[in-house]
Amino acid sequence: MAFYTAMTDQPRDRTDDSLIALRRILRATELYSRNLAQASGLTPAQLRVLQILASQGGSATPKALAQRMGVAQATVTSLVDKIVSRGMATRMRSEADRRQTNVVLNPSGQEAVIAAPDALQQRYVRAFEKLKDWEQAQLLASLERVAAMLDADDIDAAPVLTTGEIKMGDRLT
Amino acid sequence: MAFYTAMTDQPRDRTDDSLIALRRILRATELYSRNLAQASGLTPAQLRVLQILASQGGSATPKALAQRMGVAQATVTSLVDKIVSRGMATRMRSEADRRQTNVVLNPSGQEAVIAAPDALQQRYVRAFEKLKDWEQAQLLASLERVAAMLDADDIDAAPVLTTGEIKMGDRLT
DNA sequence: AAGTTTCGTTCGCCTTTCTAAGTATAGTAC
DNA sequence: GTACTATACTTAGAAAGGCGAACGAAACTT
Repeated sequence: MAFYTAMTDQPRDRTDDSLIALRRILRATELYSRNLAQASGLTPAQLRVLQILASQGGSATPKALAQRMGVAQATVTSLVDKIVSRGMATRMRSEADRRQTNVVLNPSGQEAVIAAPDALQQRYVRAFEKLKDWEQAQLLASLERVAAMLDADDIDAAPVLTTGEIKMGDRLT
Repeated sequence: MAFYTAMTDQPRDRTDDSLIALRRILRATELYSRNLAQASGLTPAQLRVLQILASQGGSATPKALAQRMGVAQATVTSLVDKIVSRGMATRMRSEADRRQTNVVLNPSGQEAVIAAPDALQQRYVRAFEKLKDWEQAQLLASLERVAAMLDADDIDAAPVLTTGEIKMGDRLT
C-alpha cells in the first residue's frame, strides 16, 4: 500500500490519506441518509426507490429498479409493496408487454421526494456553491475521476459485480 | 440548485454533476462492500466490526464500536455475538471497570480482515497508484475537501448527526 | 403447438437495526 | 453502609432489507 514511504515530506502515504477521506465521505453520507429518511417517515431504501422513480420521469419497472439499485428483484417487490401501501406509488400493468408492471409515482410520493432532498444535497450543495468557480470545476473533475476509478463497468481482475448475480463462496450462519 | 444555467457551454449544472459523481462513488462502494463481505463469508456489518477492531489495536468496547459505527449498542451486541460465535473475537470483562467488556480480535479474525481488504482498497488503490504525482495530490486535496464539506463536525443548520443519537420525528410502520 | 425465455410475485430464510426493558457494576449522597 | 443514580451491556421482540428458489403469466421461437 505504501509505495513511496521515502518521500519524507508527507507525514503519510497519499494513497492512505485519500482512502481515509473517501471513508469519511462514505460514513458521512451514510449517516445522513439514515437521518433524512427518518425525518421523512421513510426508510432509506424506500426513499431511494422514490428518488429513482422521480428521476425516471415518475415510473419504472421493477426490473429497472432492481438494476439501478443493485438489488434482487424480490427485494424490489417488497419495497414497492410498502411504498404502494402508503399510497406513494401505484402498480400498473404495461399495455405493450403485459408481463411488465410499471411502478408509477403518485403525487404524495413526489411530495415526499421533494420534501426529503437527497442526503447529499442537503449539506453538500450549500458548501459546493460557495466555492470559487475554478474550485468547483476542479472538484467536479476529481469526483468524476474517482467515480470512474470505482465504477463497476470497467472491472478487470476484481470479484464479480454484475448487478444481481453476486455469486461467491459459502455463507456461514 | 442550478445557479448559472445561463453558462451555455456546460451541458449541465456542475452542482448536479458533482452530486451524480458522488452517488456513483457511493453506489460503487456499496456494491463492492457487499460483494467483498460475502467473499470472506462475513456480512458487511460484521466485517466492519472486525475492521474497526483491527484499527484499534485489536480490541474495543461495544460502546466504542457503536459510536464508531453510528449504530445502537444493541446492534453491536448482536453483531459481536455472531463474530464471537465464529471464533473471530472474544469477549473479555474489563478488569478496571467490570461493567465494560472488551471485544478482542482473535487470530482468525485478523486473518479475515487481512484476507478481505476494504472494499475501497481493493479497487481504488490500484487505480490511484497509477496516476501521476500531481494528479494524486490533486485528487487527495479534492477528496479531503469534500470530506470536510460533508463531515458531521462543522454542521450549522443541518439535522442532528452526533453519532449515536439520531433523534428526529416519527417513524411510520 | 410445444418449448423457452422473461417478468414479476410469493415464500421461507437470514441479517441488521431499532426500542424498551432488564442486569450488573460503579459512583454519590445521606 | 444503605440507597439512589448513572453507566455498560444484554435480552427480547419487532420491523425492515436482502437473498435464492419456485411459480404463474405473458411473450418469443421453432
